[in-house]
Amino acid sequence: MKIQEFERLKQESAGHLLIKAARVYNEYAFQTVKEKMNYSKLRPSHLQLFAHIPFEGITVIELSKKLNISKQAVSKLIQELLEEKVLIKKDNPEDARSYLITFKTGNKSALFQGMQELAKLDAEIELLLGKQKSKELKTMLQSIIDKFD
Amino acid sequence: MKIQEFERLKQESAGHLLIKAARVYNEYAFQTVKEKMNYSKLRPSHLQLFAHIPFEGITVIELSKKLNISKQAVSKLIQELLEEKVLIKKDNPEDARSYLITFKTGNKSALFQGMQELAKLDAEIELLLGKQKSKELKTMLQSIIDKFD
DNA sequence: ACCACATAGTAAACCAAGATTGACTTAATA
DNA sequence: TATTAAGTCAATCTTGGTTTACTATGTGGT
Repeated sequence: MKIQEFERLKQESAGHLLIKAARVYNEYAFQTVKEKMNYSKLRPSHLQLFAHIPFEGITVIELSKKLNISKQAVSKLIQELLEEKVLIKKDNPEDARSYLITFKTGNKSALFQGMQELAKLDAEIELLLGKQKSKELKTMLQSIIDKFD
Repeated sequence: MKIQEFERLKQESAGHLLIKAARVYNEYAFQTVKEKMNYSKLRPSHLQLFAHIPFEGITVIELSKKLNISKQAVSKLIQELLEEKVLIKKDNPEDARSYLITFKTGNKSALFQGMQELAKLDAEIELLLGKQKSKELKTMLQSIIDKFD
C-alpha cells in the first residue's frame, strides 16, 4: 500500500465517515435535547441511560447489565435524574429491595420535550436523504452493527 | 406522540442507529488496531491524532488547531507516541523552535500494520454492503456531516 | 544591531466525567 | 438460618483535557 492511499483512506473511508457523522450528529442532538429539556446539567451519560429505560420501568441492576457498567455508576446517574424529576421511582411489586425507574410522563415533562426534539432530528434526516434512502441507510447501519458487535 | 412511538423511535431511529453503529465499529477497529500495532497502551486519543498527521509532517501547534485542543494536550500525546517509536521527529527547516511530527515509515512499522488493518475493515464493509451501496452510504454520511456540523 | 514582543514547545498542577472497587444495609430465598 | 441479591456510599482510578508558568527561538521597529 502506498502513502497516498493512506491519505485518501483517512478522508474517504466508510469507517472514518461513520465515526465522524455519528460524532457530529451526537453533539448536535445532545445540545438540542439539553436545551429543550431546560436541564443545563444534563450530561451525555444521562442521555445514554434514556435509550435503555422502558416506560414500564426497569431496575438499577437490569439497567447496569444493559449498559455494561457497574450498578454503582447507574445508581448515581439515576439519583441525579430523580432529583431533577426527569425520572420517577415506582415500587417494584415483586421485590421490595429494588424499585422501578421510569420516565415522568405528561406532555410538559422535560424528557417528553427532549424526545420530541430527537424525533424532529430524525425527520430532518429523512427529509435530507429522502424516505427510501433513509430506510436504506438504517438497513446498512443495522448490518454494520450486526457485523461488528 | 404516543408512548409506543417513543419505544419504536428509540430502536429504529436513524440517529440512534448511527450512533450505535459508530460505537460498535469504533470499538472493534480500536481493538484491532491496538493488537496489530502490538501497542497495548494505545488509547483512543492517540488514534484520534493519527487521522490528522500528514506524511509530510506537522507541528504540535498545527495539530492542536486541527484537533481543537490545547497544544499542551497534543504535546503529551505526541511524546508518548515518540517514546513508543510510532511517530518520529523531523527538524523543521523553517523554524528551529518547532519540529515536524511524522509517521515512522516502512512495512514493519507499527502504524503501517495498524493502518493496513483499518483498510481491511473498510474492505469488509464494502463486501458486506456491496460496492454500490457502500458508496451510497458514504454519500449519505457526508451529507449528514454537512448538515449537523 | 538591539530590544520588545510574539510564538513553539514543555512542565506541572489541576479538573471533570465516567467509571471501578470494597464495605455496608436491607430484603429475598434455599 | 445462612447465603445471595438490590441498592447505596465513599474512596479511588483513568482518560482527556485546561491553566499557568516557564524556556528558547523568531521577528518587527527604531
